[in-house]
Amino acid sequence: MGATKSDLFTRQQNEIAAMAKALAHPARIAILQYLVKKNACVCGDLVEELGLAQATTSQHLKELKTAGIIQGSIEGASVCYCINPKTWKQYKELFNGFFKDVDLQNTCC
Amino acid sequence: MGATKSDLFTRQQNEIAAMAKALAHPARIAILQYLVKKNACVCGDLVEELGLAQATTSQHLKELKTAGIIQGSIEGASVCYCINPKTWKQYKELFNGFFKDVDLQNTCC
DNA sequence: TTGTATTATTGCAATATTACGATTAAATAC
DNA sequence: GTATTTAATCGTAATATTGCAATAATACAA
Repeated sequence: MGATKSDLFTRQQNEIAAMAKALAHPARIAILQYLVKKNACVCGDLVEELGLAQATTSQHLKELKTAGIIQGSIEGASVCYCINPKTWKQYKELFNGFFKDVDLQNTCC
Repeated sequence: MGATKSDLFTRQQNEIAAMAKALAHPARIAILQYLVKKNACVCGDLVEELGLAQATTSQHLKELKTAGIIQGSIEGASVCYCINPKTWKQYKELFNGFFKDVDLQNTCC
């Protein structure tokens, strides 16, 4: 055991969980907020920005890239990152859809 | 190492990550969707609903309770669960705040 | 009291995540 | 050419998560 039993759940449930997982670390939230704040391609300075080791930062960037929420392009010796607007919109809509339509009156417990 | 270095990040970043973490498993998404669908207190039948062992289900429920997004009340021999409307609203607002205000034009990469 | 039903907790194994030093690879500078 | 810069990857250790069987705890019924 130890591995998530994703076959028990719907594709949508696995999808939402996967998106949430991509956001489930403060370093990755910090990266995304920084990219959003700069609203442009950011080359290099992410390691200093975070305070984590270069290898660790690279790992978090990879996870965000795998999730599709950021994209990177090689710019000479360095790499430039920015938000992937399409995936960002998808995330936004999926979470919006998940959280809306709850009757907040059901305080039965 | 292996533990998240939460002291490197802001309280808000840790908070968003913690919320995302609570949602980062399909079983927990399934539980929340079920509670939302029923829009009422649900007593008992969550174990059958999920297909996971009783111990595992109980563990996921505990995580959601710790995160504050559901609440449970003892109803005789069983326990009734429902969405915590206040926390649900907080989640909704925090994620909305996180995802809004991005200029989707920055396709520079 | 004894038995039954329901949920929580404990203990453990398998797997995943986080973090970092060391190394590698590729572009640029000299 | 060699040195430097930048980022990815490898290897490894520490920690966390997932899952379940077994057990405990609680409420209720007979």
